[in-house]
Amino acid sequence: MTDAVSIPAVAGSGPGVPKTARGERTRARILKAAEETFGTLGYHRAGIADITRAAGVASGTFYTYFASKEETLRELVQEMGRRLRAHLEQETAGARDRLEAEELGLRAFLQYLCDNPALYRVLQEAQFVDESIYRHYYESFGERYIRMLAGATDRGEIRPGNDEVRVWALMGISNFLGLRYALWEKEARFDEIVATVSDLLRNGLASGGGRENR
Amino acid sequence: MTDAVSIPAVAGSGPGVPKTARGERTRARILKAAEETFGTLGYHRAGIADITRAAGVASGTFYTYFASKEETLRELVQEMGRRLRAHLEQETAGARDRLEAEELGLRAFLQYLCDNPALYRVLQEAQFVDESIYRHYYESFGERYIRMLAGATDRGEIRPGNDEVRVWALMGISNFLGLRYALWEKEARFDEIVATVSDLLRNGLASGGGRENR
DNA sequence: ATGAAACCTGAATCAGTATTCATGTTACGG
DNA sequence: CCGTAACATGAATACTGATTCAGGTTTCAT
Repeated sequence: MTDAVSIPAVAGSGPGVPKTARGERTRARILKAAEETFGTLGYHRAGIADITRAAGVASGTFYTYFASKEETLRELVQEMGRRLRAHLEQETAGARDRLEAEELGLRAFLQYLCDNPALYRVLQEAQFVDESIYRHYYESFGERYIRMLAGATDRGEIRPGNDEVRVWALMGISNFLGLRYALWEKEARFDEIVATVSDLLRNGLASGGGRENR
Repeated sequence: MTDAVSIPAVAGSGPGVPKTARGERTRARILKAAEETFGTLGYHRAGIADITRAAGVASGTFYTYFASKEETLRELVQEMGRRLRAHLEQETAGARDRLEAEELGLRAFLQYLCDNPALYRVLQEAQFVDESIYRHYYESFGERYIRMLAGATDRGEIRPGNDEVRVWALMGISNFLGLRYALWEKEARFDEIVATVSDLLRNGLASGGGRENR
């Protein structure tokens, strides 16, 4: 298991990082093909052969860059997560307050899912292949999110409250609305959806719309 | 494929319904074992052998009652869905208005997930085995839910709005909070969670807490 | 009681597929 | 220009696991 050669241990291990421009390109092609293949066929139905065919390489080449099918999924989740976060940060950068950031963020997320449907499937399936990847994804996403809500509270934009619970509720909202309206029935009419959620976040559902709780 | 015997066609088809008390019991044992096995190992890691072992029958017996592994998952999702719905209806029956029903429903759901963790996994994995089961589950769940919100609107308990979007948002909230607090970190302190969501639904997040929207 | 239907058994089948490896091919530092 | 490390190939391997089936056992209506 532990080869005598190379670097300390622990790190990247297994099949090495490419050391040539060609290798770099091939590895990237395979990863992209894996994203598409997992995204359309699903992790279990997708075979290594499907991936390598889509990448235009022989099946053995896969193992020059990836230790296993599962390892590939792991890397994919991390990379796709980074891309999504970067996109959302960019799209919400111009918000004037937290509530507006929520609006921009939801709209951006829905659009992103429309354009990258593989994200949903790869992430959700990862949950049952290796739960730790999935947990890590949402927990790290959640931590940043919580800090943003805390900041907004400090600035008086939202009422104090249990931000962890709020964040998981908000992530749940995005997730389900994404599935329903970005993947299942692609409505371009995201405005209506965003407006409805925005109203919920600003005023709640109650007919009073304000202070009447205990 | 089509045997010459028995009933018209179309219906239950394949492996028959048990015709004896013994058969009834065996079938039920297998279904229960499948629930447990899928719940702990997951659909793909769970083998027919694991299920039949847990049920205490020979592997061949499985096919006396179920056409395939996939068919079993289908049936399981439907049955588990029925059970959950029945439980929630019962637990929310005493609510005095919609907002209170949401509170009772969320608490009941969290507790139910704690007690029946297999529900989450079986349902979510079904999504990638046969999406139609999963869609049907949420769409039928959603339809009833929408009607309840519509009724609440008529009674003046909540403001008018896009109830379909609201319902999917609410289902997303329950789902994510269930995963986080009922499956991952079992906190018995559901009160805090329910209170936070209740506050969100009653007042929103905004510091004003009321009418300031466009 | 009795025999046909229902039920149960578990070894054998059969197909799919992740991974390996011996063998070419290509790139590039010297 | 070479020679070697990198890279690429794809048939062969090795294994898993769903499904079948030929034959025993139990149930129950008559």
